[in-house]
Amino acid sequence: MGRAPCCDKASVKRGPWSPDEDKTLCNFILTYGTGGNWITLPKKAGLKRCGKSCRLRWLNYLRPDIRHGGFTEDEDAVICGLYKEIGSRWSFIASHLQGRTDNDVKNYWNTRLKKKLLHSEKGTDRNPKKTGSTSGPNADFEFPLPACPGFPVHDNLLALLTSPAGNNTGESFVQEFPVPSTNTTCSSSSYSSSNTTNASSSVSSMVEGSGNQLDYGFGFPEDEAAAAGGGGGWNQDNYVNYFSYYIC
DNA sequence: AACGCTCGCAACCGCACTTTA
DNA sequence: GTAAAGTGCGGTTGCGAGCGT
Repeated sequence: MGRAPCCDKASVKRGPWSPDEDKTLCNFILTYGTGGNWITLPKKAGLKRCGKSCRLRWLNYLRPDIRHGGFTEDEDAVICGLYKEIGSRWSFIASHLQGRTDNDVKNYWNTRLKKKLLHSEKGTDRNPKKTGSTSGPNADFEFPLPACPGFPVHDNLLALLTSPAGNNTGESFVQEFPVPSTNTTCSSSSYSSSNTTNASSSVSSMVEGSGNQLDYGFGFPEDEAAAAGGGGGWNQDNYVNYFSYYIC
């Protein structure tokens, strides 16, 4: 059984989008939405484009909340950390960067970050990044963790962010993280040990039904799990809260 | 000024997965 | 249960801008 093409390539326009096409697509989606069907959208909007092309144009370029260029050091750190952990799952990595698309992250990685890290590893980077902590298991693949005032960078978190998935020592750590829809201001006090449970509940409620479930696939040390509820020990909630803070 | 090279980015391709009939 | 349709995603390509010679 062959796969039917999504559109007739002979009758659709290809190549760069014109300002008029952008305007038409933008106006249509802002007025009527996508209707849950990209294939029929170009016809309804009066565009001679493939539905996939429209979807790509909207998601990667026309969406109102898109940011282009100007990646920050913090974003570099998130990209490097997640890439090291899960590989080239760009859409997943992009979902942790406000206003970034998978295509943007992918391009940024392929054109800049990869080379930057290569030079850094070879010691040829003229401006080597200062890492937040270098005590992780992969000190040869260093990246900076952003400073989080009043909230320490725990060595175990660094290990979680930097260790290969094969280094599991406990049961699978499956957790849900929120992907903030807007820039969120987090204060360290909101994540104090006294309201960890509340913060965790909040996190869970924020993502319920949103589909932003995250399975990191790495193990969670049993001794840390045992410390849950036991004073100052770092438990899963702590990591969830910290990482939630970290990515916002 | 002209040419060639490099780099960054937008867009396309094709496969895998999910949903629908 | 199965095939077709629709969607999402990672890899790749092509083009234009910038730069050096």
